[in-house]
Amino acid sequence: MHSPAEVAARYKEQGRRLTPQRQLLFSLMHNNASHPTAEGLHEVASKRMPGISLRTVYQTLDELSDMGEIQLMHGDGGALRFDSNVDEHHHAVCAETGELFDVYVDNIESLRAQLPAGFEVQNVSIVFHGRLAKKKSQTTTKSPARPQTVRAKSTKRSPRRTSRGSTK
Amino acid sequence: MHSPAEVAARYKEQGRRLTPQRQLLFSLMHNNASHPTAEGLHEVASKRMPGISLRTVYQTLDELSDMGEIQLMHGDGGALRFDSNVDEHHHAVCAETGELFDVYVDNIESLRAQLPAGFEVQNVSIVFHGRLAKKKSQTTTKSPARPQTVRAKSTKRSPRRTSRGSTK
DNA sequence: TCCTTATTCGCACGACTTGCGAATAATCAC
DNA sequence: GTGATTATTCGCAAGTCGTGCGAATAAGGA
Ligand SMILES: [Mn+2]
Ligand SMILES: [Mn+2]
Ligand SMILES: [Zn+2]
Ligand SMILES: [Zn+2]
Repeated sequence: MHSPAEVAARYKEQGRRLTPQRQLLFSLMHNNASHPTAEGLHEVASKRMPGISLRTVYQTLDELSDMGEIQLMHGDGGALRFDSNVDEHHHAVCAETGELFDVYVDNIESLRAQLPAGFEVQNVSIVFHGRLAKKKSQTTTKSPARPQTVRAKSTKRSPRRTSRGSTK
Repeated sequence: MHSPAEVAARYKEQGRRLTPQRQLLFSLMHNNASHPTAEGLHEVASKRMPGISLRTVYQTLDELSDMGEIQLMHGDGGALRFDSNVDEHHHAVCAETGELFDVYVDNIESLRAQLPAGFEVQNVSIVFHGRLAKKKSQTTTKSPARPQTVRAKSTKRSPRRTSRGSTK
């Protein structure tokens, strides 16, 4: 999303009022890569502004979403998550922590998919499920991302068995 | 999922009892490509067995999931959906109807993704969002799927504006 | 400062799912 | 077939997450 100042400007342009609650939320969401839930954001906001209501957090996030400043993410069935990154990107989910990371994929068009006849694709969302290996804490250099080709560890699914026997 | 008879056999092997409710649900889920919700399945089941409870539908679907006979799908934030297809596959969602279609992708490994450093991918899920164009109803030939390369119509997102002006 | 009305925020409610336990019924031993 | 055992069903309560509602409050302009 845009900077708090820019978002504030857009708010004014639209006749919306600049409240302390909104300004706080603008700053908390700006450059926020944690994909927070409403409750999570509310907790953080409450430290700086005790008394701010969860309802207001929901409302402001909805406004930002309507304005295209943030994106909504449904996901694992848990709480809705808010994404301050509105660029075209995808996600990696750590199965252990539930953390979400942004992932950029540049060759989605190359996917060979057997789509239903007559289906017109508008956009594609990809989620990489996996684990973030424990850092060997060698070079403290924050190496956020690294280009690589996907290689699933094992496509092993649920514990199915080969039903053999009295199947008539 | 396996055939009702096979699932029934697996149930017995595990000391579970074969009730009419379960048997009905086995048959309703077998080869069911509609990715139904619990409520949807309950409605259908209620026609053949008036009185069957929604609670039992949830319970049985959970059992089938635990046994690896079906898969759970979270998704758009609405109700949980149950997938009788446990093969490795992906989905296409019609934005108009919400219908879900199975999609097979054979070259996921070719994706070039900038994953977080140290992230080990276990599996990837892809969702194609779009619309199912109205059939010209020419050949009634049910042509379920057709291989093709993905080509998004337009990556246009939310209605953002170029914040120009009083940005300090 | 005063007025207008957008905003905040608590509460109720809705959608979806799960916990709980009494009543019921499937399965087995005899 | 009869009876005992206990897994299962099912209604209801409760939990989670998000939204509708409206009175009290406060932003922003006159
Ligand atoms: Mn909205
Ligand atoms: Mn389960
Ligand atoms: Zn993101
Ligand atoms: Zn499917």
